[in-house]
Order: sequence, then C-alpha cells, then structure tokens
Amino acid sequence: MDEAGNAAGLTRKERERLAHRQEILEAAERVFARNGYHGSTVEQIAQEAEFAVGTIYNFFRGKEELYEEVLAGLAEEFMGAFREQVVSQEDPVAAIGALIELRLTMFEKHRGFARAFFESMMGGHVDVAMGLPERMQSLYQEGVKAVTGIFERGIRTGRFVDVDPLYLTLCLHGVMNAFLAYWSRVEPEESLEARVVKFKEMFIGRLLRGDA
Amino acid sequence: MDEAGNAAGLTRKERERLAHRQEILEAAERVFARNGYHGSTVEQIAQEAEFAVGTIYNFFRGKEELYEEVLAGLAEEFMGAFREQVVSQEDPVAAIGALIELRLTMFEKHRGFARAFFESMMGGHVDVAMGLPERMQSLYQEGVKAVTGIFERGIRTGRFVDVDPLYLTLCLHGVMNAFLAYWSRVEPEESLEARVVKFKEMFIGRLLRGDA
Amino acid sequence: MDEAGNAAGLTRKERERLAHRQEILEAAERVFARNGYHGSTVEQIAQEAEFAVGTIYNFFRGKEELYEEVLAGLAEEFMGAFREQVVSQEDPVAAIGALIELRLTMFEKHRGFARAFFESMMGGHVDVAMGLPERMQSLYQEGVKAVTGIFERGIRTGRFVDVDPLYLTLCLHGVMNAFLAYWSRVEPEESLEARVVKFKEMFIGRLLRGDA
Amino acid sequence: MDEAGNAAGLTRKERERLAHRQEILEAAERVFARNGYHGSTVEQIAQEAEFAVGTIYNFFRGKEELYEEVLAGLAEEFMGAFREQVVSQEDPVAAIGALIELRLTMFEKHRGFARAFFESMMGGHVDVAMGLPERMQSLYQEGVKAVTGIFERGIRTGRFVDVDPLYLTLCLHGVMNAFLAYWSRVEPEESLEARVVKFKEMFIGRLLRGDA
DNA sequence: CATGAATGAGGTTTCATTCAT
DNA sequence: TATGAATGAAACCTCATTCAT
Repeated sequence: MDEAGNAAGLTRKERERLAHRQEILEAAERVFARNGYHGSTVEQIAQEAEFAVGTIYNFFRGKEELYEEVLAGLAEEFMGAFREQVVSQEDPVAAIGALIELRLTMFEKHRGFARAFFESMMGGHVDVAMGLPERMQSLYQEGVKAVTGIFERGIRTGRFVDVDPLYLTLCLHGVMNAFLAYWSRVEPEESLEARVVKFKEMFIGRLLRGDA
Repeated sequence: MDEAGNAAGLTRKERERLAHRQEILEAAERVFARNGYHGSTVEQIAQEAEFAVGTIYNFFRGKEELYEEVLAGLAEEFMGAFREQVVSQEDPVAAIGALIELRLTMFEKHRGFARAFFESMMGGHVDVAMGLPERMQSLYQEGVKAVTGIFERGIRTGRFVDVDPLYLTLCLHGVMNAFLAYWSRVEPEESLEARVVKFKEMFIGRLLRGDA
Repeated sequence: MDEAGNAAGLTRKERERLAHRQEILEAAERVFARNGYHGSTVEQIAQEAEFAVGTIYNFFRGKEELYEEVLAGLAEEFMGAFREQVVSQEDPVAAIGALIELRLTMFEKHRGFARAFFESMMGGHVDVAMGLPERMQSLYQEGVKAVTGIFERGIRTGRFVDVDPLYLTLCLHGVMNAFLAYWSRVEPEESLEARVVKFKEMFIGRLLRGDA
Repeated sequence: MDEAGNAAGLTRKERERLAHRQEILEAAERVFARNGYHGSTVEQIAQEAEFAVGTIYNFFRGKEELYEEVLAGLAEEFMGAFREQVVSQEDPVAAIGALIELRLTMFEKHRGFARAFFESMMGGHVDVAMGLPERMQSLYQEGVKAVTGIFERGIRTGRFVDVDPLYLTLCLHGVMNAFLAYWSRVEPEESLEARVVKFKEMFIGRLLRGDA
C-alpha cells in the first residue's frame, strides 16, 4: 500500500527534493547567522549544506532569494506559533504573557540569526534595495495589529491602564528587543524560564490597573 | 605673533589637514547613510568629499577605519551632549527628560545614518570581524552606567518606582528605539517637539511613584 | 510475417528511437533558430523536445554534436533537393533557375535558422574550435562544383556570357545571400513566388548572351 | 613651449589614458578575431593587452561594450575612408571602383576580424539581443544610401545599365562578400592588387552599357 | 531508455587598496 | 599631500555533462 507516494501524495523524489531544500535553508540560516548577509558567500552555504554551488542555484534563484526564504521561514514559524499560542488566548493578560514567552523562546532557538533578524526587522533593512517587504511586511503588520488588538481588549475590559494601544505594542516590542539585544551581548545569568517570568512580572505588572 | 598657527597652536598646514579629515568624515557619513556600510564604495565617498581615492587613504587606513571614525564621531558628539545635558542634571526626572530629548534630537539630526547606527549598535555589529568594540563599547557602557545611576538615584529618593534600574535603562533604550524605528518607517504626524513632550509624558508618567 | 518490424526492417523499438532522435533534432533546430548556438542551452532544447536533459545525451554526445547534426540535416535536405531539382536539369538556364528557386524556398522554410546558417557557413564557423568541416565542407564543395559545372556547360553551349564559371558561382551565391539577408531585415513586400521570378529575371537576364 | 599639453590640449595623463584605451581595443580586436565574441574571455583580452582584468573595466563597462567599440572603430575607419575615397568621386565608375578597392583593402587589413564582421553585419547579428544597432545601423544605412546614390547617378547619366539601384547595391555587397568569404577560406593565389583589378573588371564590366 | 538532481569548472564583474607621478 | 590608473582577489552565477534510480 502507498506504493509510490506518502500521506501527502508526494513521490520519494519529491520528498527528497523538499528535504534537500530544507537542508540548504538550514545551512543558510547558520551561515547568515555567523557572518551576516554581506559577509556570507554562496560557496560557504554550499559547503555547510554539503552540496555543490550549482545545486544551490537549482533550488534558489540566488543569494538574495535564499536569504528571503530563510527569513520568511522564520517569520512563518513565528507567526504560526503566534496565532496558536497568543491570538487564541481569551484573556489579554495571558495573551501578552504568551507573547513574551514565545518571543524569548524563538530568540533562544534562533539566537545566532538574531543579528540578521534585527538588521532586517528593525529600522533599517539590510539593504534598502533588497525589498524583503511584501510577504514580510504583511506578516509584520498582521503581528502589530493583533498585539494592538489584545491591548485594546485589555483596556476596554479595564484590565490594562489606559494608554494608546499602538504605543503599548511599540513599547513591548522595543523593551523585548532591548533585552534580547542585551542578552545577546552579555551572557545572561539566569535560565530562560527565569527570565521569562521576570520579564512578565516587570512588564505586565506595570501594565495592570491596580485599583482595588 | 603666532603667525603660522592659531589659538590651538596649529600651523596652517595642520589646520588644513584637520579640515580635510573632517570633510572626508562628513562625506562618509552621508554616503554610509545613503547606502549602508556594504553598499558604499570608497570611490563614492571620495567623490562626495571631492577628493581622489588615494587622498582618503592618506587620512584613513581603509574603509573600515573610516566607518569606525564616523561612528566614533557620532558617539562622541552624543556622549558630549549627554554629559553636558543629562549627567549634569541634579534632578533625576529632569535628567531622564533631557535624555529623551537628546536622543530624539540626535536621531532627527542624523536620521539617514540611523540604519547604519541600528545595524552597528543593536544586536549585531555590521560585521562580526569588524571589531568596532573597544572605544564604542566603553562609551556604550559609560552611557548605560550613567543612565542606570540616574534611575538608581531616582529610586533612592523615592521619585521613581522601585524596579531594577538596569531594567529601566534597557526599557527606556528599547522603547525609544521602537519609536524611532517606527517613525523612520511611518512619517510622524507631529513635530519633533510635540513628540518629545508626548514621549516624556508617557514614559516618565509611568515611572513616577504616584503616592500622596 | 514481419510482425515486429516494418518495410525498412526495423523493430518497433528501433523505429521509436529514430522518431525520438528526429523530434530532438527538430526541437534543437527551433531553439538554435531562436537563440543562436551560444544562446541556446541543452535544458531549453530538452524542454522544447519534451524530454529530460539526460535523454538528449542518450542520443547525442553533447550540444556541439547536436548542432552539427541539425546543420548536417539541413545540408542533406538541401543537397537532396539540389541533386533532384537542379543537377538533373539538362538545360543550364533551367538549372540555374531551379537553384534560385530552391535556395529561396529553403530559406523561407528555415528562415529562423538562417542566422545560425549564416554564422556557420559564411566567413566564420560558429566556433573555430568547432570543426563542423568534414561532412559540411565536402557537401559545400560538391555544391560549388556542381554549380560551376552548370555555368561551364552554359558557357560552352554559348548560352551564357563568357566569365570564369567559379566567379559566376560565387556571384550567384553572394547576390542571393545579400538579398536573403536584406529580406530577413526588411520584411519583403512581395510574395515568395514573385521574388523568385524577379530574381531569376534579374540574374539570368544579365547572364544570357544577348547576341542576335 | 606647450609645457602641460599638446596640440590637442590634452595633458600627458589624458594622452596616456587614450593610448591605453586604444591598446585595449586593439588587443580586443585580435582576441575577438581569433575566437569570436562568445569564444573570447575578458581575461584573454586583458592578457593580450598586458593589463589586469580590472583595468579593462576601468575603460569599458563590460565585454559587450568592448565588442561594440571594436566594431564601431572599424565601422568608423571604414566610413571615414569611404567618404573620402568613394563618395567624393565625381565619376560613378571611378566611385564604384574605389569602393571595391576600399572594401578589399579593409578586409585584408582586418582579415582576422572578418568573422565577427560577417557575424554581425550579415544576415544574422551575433546576438539579436546584443543591439549593436544604433550607431552601427545608421552607418550601415548611410553606406547603402550613398552607394545606391552612386548607381543612380550612373544610370541617369547613361553609364550603367538600367537596373534598380538598390538591387545593384545589394548585388555588389553580396558578390564582394562571397569573394571575401571565399578568399578567407581558400588562400588566394593572386596578390591583393591583382584581385582588385580582376574584380573591378568583372563587376564594372558587367555593369557598363555597351551601346556604341 | 528515460529521468532530473547534482556537479563544478569557468566566465563576468566589483571594489578595496597600492603606488608612481 | 593629492592624484587616479592599475591591480587582482573574490564574489556571484551559468550551464554542459554525469550518473544513480
């Protein structure tokens, strides 16, 4: 049974092709993480992936597309978890807590790629001409909108202090970035879990309306 | 007398050399601001400075040093103003207010260079191999320490809420970055002054102990 | 009887193999016609032929051989018709007329391939290292000899003006090339037939001895 | 005494730069002549010119521009002589004679480059996408128009047979090409001068009105 | 025979840096 | 010091060809 395909209806060859594509992407992530976009060469990526240069070009149109795909993969991984663990939460407080946890966990997992992540997501893109935008931007907007919505709900239900929710979103974003950047320079003393708890306390604590 | 020198005791030649050096640095800042580090060529910088390429190399060891010097110049400009306008303040609340104002003003002034600034200061250096560190890092540490000190004083004197002052420093840093990044993507509707006021209100408001 | 073969004594497999070979050659002609030798890729030819790249290499040693075979095919097609329609003619005037007609018709039929044809036949081979020669050259020589022979006969029988017949051959060749090249740049206004008639008139008219 | 410039008002550096540019062009002509456009590499050209690869790119935007410039140089050389020696002739017969002589001489001088010349000028351009056109095409048109004009005058004054002058132009062009191509394959037995005389006799002889 | 993923040599181009004037 | 032509290492990318399935 299932002689020529699997559950997804893919032939062995197709499955292998996808696997190779994935291996290349993972190798690329590691190399970009080590050297940044400009500092990485396709040759290095090929070696890391244990393929020949030409093979890379059978899967991706060039270095730029490779970079975008790595980024897109991370963004989708993030947004998937975001929708599942954050957006789904009824309670705004729990949602923000989940977001903090997710963000810190993702960072830990892809620590090395953080630089590229920062480079591209923050203020300045790696290369203005490099138009990651499109797919990326819309995901980013979706994220911002969702978080803003959570804050709004929290404010309406009287759980959060009454501050422009977009501002709150930016604050959370910025504060987390600052901490992540700090922790990527100074090896943190505490475990991930401890830091998550502490961060939640600090940020959410400051956020809650303390009236009676 | 002092026919060939000026107040600083420099000969005309020496003064001219310094002036040329400065012109090159300013040209470099503009070019880096437009194209980022990797996107800029020494040729471009030379043209912008109206010198020949070779001349650049009479003043700087190479592109990297040029970049570091630009950055160092900005950092020193910032730290100078920082010491003068922020550190000197007796009142912690006023000091934080001054810091916010300084940061926003500096950003506005060197808006274009923000990308490179972000690239290098945040999360990752432009190029791992590019050890700007040293001078930069120590200035950065000095800044962090000073701001942390201000928060400490504010907490000790009961003006600020009692939160780890290093955390507060990181928060301020991160929130400002988030807003600056936001404003560099979305053209802000309000004037610089208005934004400074608003930001102070929001951040300092949240910071002050409200008792009595 | 002859269950598995046909009139030519070929098995089905053999017939299929030949058919595939022919399909590939025809695809190759179209692709070379569109893009020239250097501008064409084996991949493109494979796609045009609806085979995989590897299959091409089961039939031909490489791109070069493929190109030579296309050329050889055209040359043979031409020479076949040449022997049949031109050489066979008793009357030199009719023979030259038939040659003109054949040349213009062939060109029209393989118009697109003309570029490659010119590239390879005229002045320079596509690639010096690409020794098509051999088969090609001998056919070319055969053609030149045959036409020269026709002119010789025409002169001996007093039908044609007395000019070195090799010269006449080159003239006819050159003039036809010039017109074909011209018509491949400037879309001709008249039909193929009209142009054939006109060209015959012009060239043969000039050729005939007009005495009494 | 002309301390910093020469008659043309160029500094020594400028003159040297021009000289180097010319050397590169000449090297390029030789290499293209040997290997054709696609068969030549910039590396080869650089070696032939005794410069580094990079230097080539300080003078020309790339291989294509280099090729176009070589071609343009030849075309201009030809057209210059054409205007001077052919167009200026009062007598149409002398003009056509001069044209034949010029064409054969130029060919002899740049014999090796003939292939590229044929490739690009005749029927098929080296590469359709390679748009030499513009400068080239207009020169070509100018040439065709001028020659057609000469034939017209010859016909009007009754010196030449009454055939469409554009046809005559194409004929002359084609016949010369055929001979040149022939002579570039088969080493000619006679000297250049002898061939010029013979060709003139043959072509012009056939052209003249023989009436009383 | 058919397939098409993998290969890697080789080509084009860029640009930081040097050095003779 | 100022100049800018020359350098050449190094990057990106293509594509003819092979080979395991």
